[in-house]
Amino acid sequence: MGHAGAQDRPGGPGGTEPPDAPPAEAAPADGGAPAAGRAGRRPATTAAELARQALLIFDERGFDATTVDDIAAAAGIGRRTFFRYFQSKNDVAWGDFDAHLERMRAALAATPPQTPVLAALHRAILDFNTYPPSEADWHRRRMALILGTPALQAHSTLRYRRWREVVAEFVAERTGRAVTDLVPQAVAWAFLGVAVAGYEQWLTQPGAELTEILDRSLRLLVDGFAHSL
Amino acid sequence: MGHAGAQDRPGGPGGTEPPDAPPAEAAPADGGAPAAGRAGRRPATTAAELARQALLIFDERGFDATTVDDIAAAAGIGRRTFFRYFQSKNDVAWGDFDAHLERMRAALAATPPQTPVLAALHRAILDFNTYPPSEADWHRRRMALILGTPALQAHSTLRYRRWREVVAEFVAERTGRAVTDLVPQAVAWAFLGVAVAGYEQWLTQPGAELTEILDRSLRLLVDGFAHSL
DNA sequence: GGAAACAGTGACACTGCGTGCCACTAGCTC
DNA sequence: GAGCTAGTGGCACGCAGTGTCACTGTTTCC
Repeated sequence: MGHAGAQDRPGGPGGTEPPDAPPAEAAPADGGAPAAGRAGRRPATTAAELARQALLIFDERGFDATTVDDIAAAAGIGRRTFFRYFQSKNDVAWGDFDAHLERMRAALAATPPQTPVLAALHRAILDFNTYPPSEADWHRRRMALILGTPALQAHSTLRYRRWREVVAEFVAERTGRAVTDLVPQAVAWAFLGVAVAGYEQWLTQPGAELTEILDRSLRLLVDGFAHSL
Repeated sequence: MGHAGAQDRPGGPGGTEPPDAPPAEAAPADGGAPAAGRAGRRPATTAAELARQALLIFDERGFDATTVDDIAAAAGIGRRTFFRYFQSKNDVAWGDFDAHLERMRAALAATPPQTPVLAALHRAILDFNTYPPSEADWHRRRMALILGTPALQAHSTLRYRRWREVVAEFVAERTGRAVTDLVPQAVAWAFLGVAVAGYEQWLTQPGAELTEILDRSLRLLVDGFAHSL
């Protein structure tokens, strides 16, 4: 659940910057973006920029009423090229979720072994969904789109799979079970469930703080539902 | 999760109306023209029969490699007619899930008020997924298809929504909360999660009993995960 | 400087899902 | 029979996603 929109850029620094700043000569050795140096034609845009454009149109016109042609045209690329940046129209709403997910995996792996498993997950999921204020509004709009569009709701199941894998692998590793065992899988499914429930709750409350609601939702699971009923 | 394949027959009124006695032919097997009774042309087939045919082809050729034309042709109807029985190719895999779901709602509503909420859910979900041996094999194949096909996995999220509603409504009613509150929603999501985890586990174990694995999975949640870690 | 290698682009054609439209068919009642 | 009614299916359309292939811009090597 949740992720920043940041992605690596080919021609310049990453983040939320305009598409192509340096047309002639790419900035030498900027950060880690390996723009110049490689052979071949430079990409016309970036996945992050494409996702940004698409989200704007989705907001304006609705997901279903927006065609891939619309997005491609707005980004100044061909329709065929769009599908080289994203596997499907659905995927564009998520941006680069996997990269963000890697950070959660790393955070979990770095948890001290004596930390209880459930507490570690609780902590990691909250961190995973903590965003700087500058991205908060962006993130909210993205999640409102995803959780409010049936086609995206359905598709999100596939994106959540890797999220569950990360959780299940952690539980398996810490409790000496196989990843495919019932317990790690059930824990992963249950955490995903309460996280989504928290997100949905958050979206119904305009001014609310995501992490706060998420914290409440996760605690229901960690403490046991019986404790709250 | 889970449901029988039974559906209303064409000769009789649909949905919750009183069933009609099929005089001539009632066998869901192929061939026979269905029973009469009302004005207008008789349906060419039934949703249940169509689903049965489709599942056979999916088993043989795979979901993605099967086109709607294939299914329609096998059932002896036109492609356009197929979409009057099912909204999408995805839906055909589920058959009439909603009718089965109504029984779970009724079972929950009939639970004695003094029964603890979690115990009532535990019981109802197990009952909901208990099938007579004659349907067991059929059910397993259906669920293997659904949980093993990405397109259906994604789509199932939309079918699970009503399932979650039933659970959330029960929790809300019994605990004096609104259905939209965090607690009923989180409980519904969490139960769905562990139920799916149980199903997935069941499918990896050829000879296993569904209710038994489901029972273990649900208990993880009811007793609290901390209890098992 | 020029050729070759290379990465990325976009036009075109094709399959398949889902939908609106509409004429047609088959049952019933009067 | 006529008229009503419910269901059928052909046709055309829009749109997602994919394979193919010629083209374009960039670096590297001679």
